[in-house]
Amino acid sequence: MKLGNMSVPGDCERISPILSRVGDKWTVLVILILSEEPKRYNQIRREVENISQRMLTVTLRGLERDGLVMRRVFAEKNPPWVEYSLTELGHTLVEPLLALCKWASTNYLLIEENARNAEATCN
Amino acid sequence: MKLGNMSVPGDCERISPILSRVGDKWTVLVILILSEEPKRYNQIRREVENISQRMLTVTLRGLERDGLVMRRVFAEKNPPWVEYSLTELGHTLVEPLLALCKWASTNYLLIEENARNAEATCN
DNA sequence: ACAAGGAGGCACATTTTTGAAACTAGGGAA
DNA sequence: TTCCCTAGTTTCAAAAATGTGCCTCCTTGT
Repeated sequence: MKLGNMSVPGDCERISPILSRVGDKWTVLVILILSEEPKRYNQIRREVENISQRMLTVTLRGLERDGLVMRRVFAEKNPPWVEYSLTELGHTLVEPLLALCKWASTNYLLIEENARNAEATCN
Repeated sequence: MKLGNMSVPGDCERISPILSRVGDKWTVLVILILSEEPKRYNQIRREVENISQRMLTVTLRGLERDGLVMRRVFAEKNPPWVEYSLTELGHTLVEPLLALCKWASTNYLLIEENARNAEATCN
């Protein structure tokens, strides 16, 4: 099977784990929030409501590990703080992610309605 | 916070669950495979290598529930079969998904390398 | 008679993800 | 002195996702 210049399976077997990584519950939100400007730990935490410290840390570590996010410690400041920002690679991901967000934003009402109707039809 | 004409959190709190739905291990693959043309159950199963019957069924039911995929039974045929196809809504998702796939396809080598280097630096 | 293909269903087990709560450690303020 | 802020870590528990194996039902082919 071919999609554009990709084949499924083949390329998509490698792509799939990356999409899972990127498409998890928090990663997208963190990337989009960092797409504006560098931010500090607790600042991100406040903007991504309901994220636990643990999940924020895990998410950021994963993004750092993959080279999508940079972590910088300002030890000389007072209080010393940590700043997270997108790398160049991270920035290239923003556009396709925004496209998906826009789709979701446009269609979530429709999807919720479809799901409700499907429930109702189940009897 | 604002991104284009969206706000985070706010819109993105609704968007997040949708991205999670779409971003699971199999959904993207199934959607892309159906983006070409309608296909039958076992046909999809062969193209998405390693998917279990159970997960294919679960994935398809979820997509059907959300109105992204249509299920049609051809009972009069011999053997009777079931055909799955993207709905109109489903088709609108293909473009943003392909954009993401393209990004992943372009960058997965870099990401894997970053991850390996991060491992190595951990000592 | 028996296998094979088509389209699943069901129950259970395992794996992965996520959450909640407590704890650390250093400095500043009341 | 005790509380708060910074930025986390650690442990345990709960929930969700995924896989495995076995069963069904129908029909056609050998």
